[in-house]
Amino acid sequence: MPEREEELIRSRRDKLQRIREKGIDPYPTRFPRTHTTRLAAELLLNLEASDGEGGRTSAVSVAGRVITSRIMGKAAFLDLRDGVGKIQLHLRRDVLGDDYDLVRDLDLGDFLGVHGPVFRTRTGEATIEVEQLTILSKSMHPLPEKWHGLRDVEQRYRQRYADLISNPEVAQVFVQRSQIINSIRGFLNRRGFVEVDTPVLVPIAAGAFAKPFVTHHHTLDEQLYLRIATELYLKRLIVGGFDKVYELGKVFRNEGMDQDHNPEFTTLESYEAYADYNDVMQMVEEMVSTAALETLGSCQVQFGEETIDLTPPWKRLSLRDEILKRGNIDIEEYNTAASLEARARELGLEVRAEGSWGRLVDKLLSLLVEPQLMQPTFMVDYPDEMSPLAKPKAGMPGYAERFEAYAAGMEFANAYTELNDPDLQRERLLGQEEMRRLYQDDEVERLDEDFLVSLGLGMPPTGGLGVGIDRLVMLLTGQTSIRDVLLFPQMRSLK
RNA sequence: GGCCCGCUAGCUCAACUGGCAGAGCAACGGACUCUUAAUCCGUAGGUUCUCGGUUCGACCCCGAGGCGGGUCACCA
Repeated sequence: MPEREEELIRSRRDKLQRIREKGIDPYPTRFPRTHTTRLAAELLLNLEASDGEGGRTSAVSVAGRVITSRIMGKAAFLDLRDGVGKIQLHLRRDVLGDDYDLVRDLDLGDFLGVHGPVFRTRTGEATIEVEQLTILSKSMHPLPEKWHGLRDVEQRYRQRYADLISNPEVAQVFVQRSQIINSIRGFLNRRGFVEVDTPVLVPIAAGAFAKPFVTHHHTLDEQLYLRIATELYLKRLIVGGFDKVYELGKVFRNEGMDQDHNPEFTTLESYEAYADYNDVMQMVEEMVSTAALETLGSCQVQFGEETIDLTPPWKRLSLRDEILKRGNIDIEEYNTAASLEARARELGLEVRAEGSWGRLVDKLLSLLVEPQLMQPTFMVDYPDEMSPLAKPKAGMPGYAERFEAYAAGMEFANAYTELNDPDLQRERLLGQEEMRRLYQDDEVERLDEDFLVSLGLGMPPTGGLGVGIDRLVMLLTGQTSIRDVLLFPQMRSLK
């Protein structure tokens, strides 16, 4: 540690020592609060409403962290912050007597419990006249600076606790995140969905195209993976007789990181028996607009320059039409990997040479269409080659009953009518295995034999949904980076 | 992974063309009983991300590396 920082800490240690020498425990076990900072200020407002200005409330007990101090000899003003707000403290020698000496052993960052009446200062600020002062926790490390706060992006992510202390508005996003998730739970629960937990440690990482994290169980001496999706377990539950299930939880994908990818992220997956993807579409627009209304009070959300209107119904666009319209490529005309790739290159698009046709279509979608989709939009009817778990669309050979939801140029949901024909499902998954061999693509769907066994018992027609919760939170809170909706985004370890 | 940008005191930031590394806040000592970016006087504090090079002299130029951000690639 640099010498200078040691000095700052030494000064705090000296104070700690002095406090202990006075027989005071700088880390006591509890402090009974009667009021939060906010309630204490409201108490004064209520008093003033009934008795007029200039009064003092009965004594309150409030606790929090000292965030600023203005010491003037025999009196001092401190600002105390708790989880809901802050309130000013007034400390006077003629009120506190010798206890006032403690002021010189206080630092910014310490936790205090105070007891005393609330009054209003000449400048109009609700203030506690401290009659009793209790140190609740001594802070040993200096806080970031009070005007600018902690700005360094790296340190804000690595030391989120310091970020939250220094930039209290950051907490607001995470409060909203909690409210959004609560709203979604409430929405699904009201509709009769049952929330379940399925394994995170799995013998086969299936249900999505992604590289898994690999781990090992010692007692079983087996290689296990962290799940990349919850899909196949939830469908097993539909087979088992649950009509409506959902899971909110973390999944893990061993891939790149950027503004909208973190290696671990939260998904919602839901499955509803006897529903199809049209029903799911309706549910998604209702669920998302309800979450916006319940947490923001409006279906209009600000995202950068754009105002995004989440009021249903959302636009529905066909994947083939959009790629044709925006990219001048008809995926039906170029129906092989080679011809599609040639066509894309002809139009000056950078596409990977060794991709399957389905992967190329996906590439074109994210290149040509996705960035344009600011307003909430359902992209419908995906080629079944890129949707091995989805049911073929009736009357539209080669296509699956699948949609993805987009907004703010970002995909945030994916859904389909689930494939429940066990023979066709096996065929599809074998096709994926073939694809893996052909393209050395280790991100294709894996064959989960037990899942096929469950389908063999019979699965009702089912509408399934996956939502990227972090991206949905980004959308609703106007954050452009996933790191700003994750309290502890993944960071490289410091050596 | 490619390219661009950043990394200087605990925090926020300066430092000319390569010429003594500075300020504010925080800290420390002192004054101060209605301040709120409190004020006033004084003090201390640096591995300029790391390593190497060029140079009389490097925060600055060159090379390698680290971490972060952006972008492209990758990626449901």
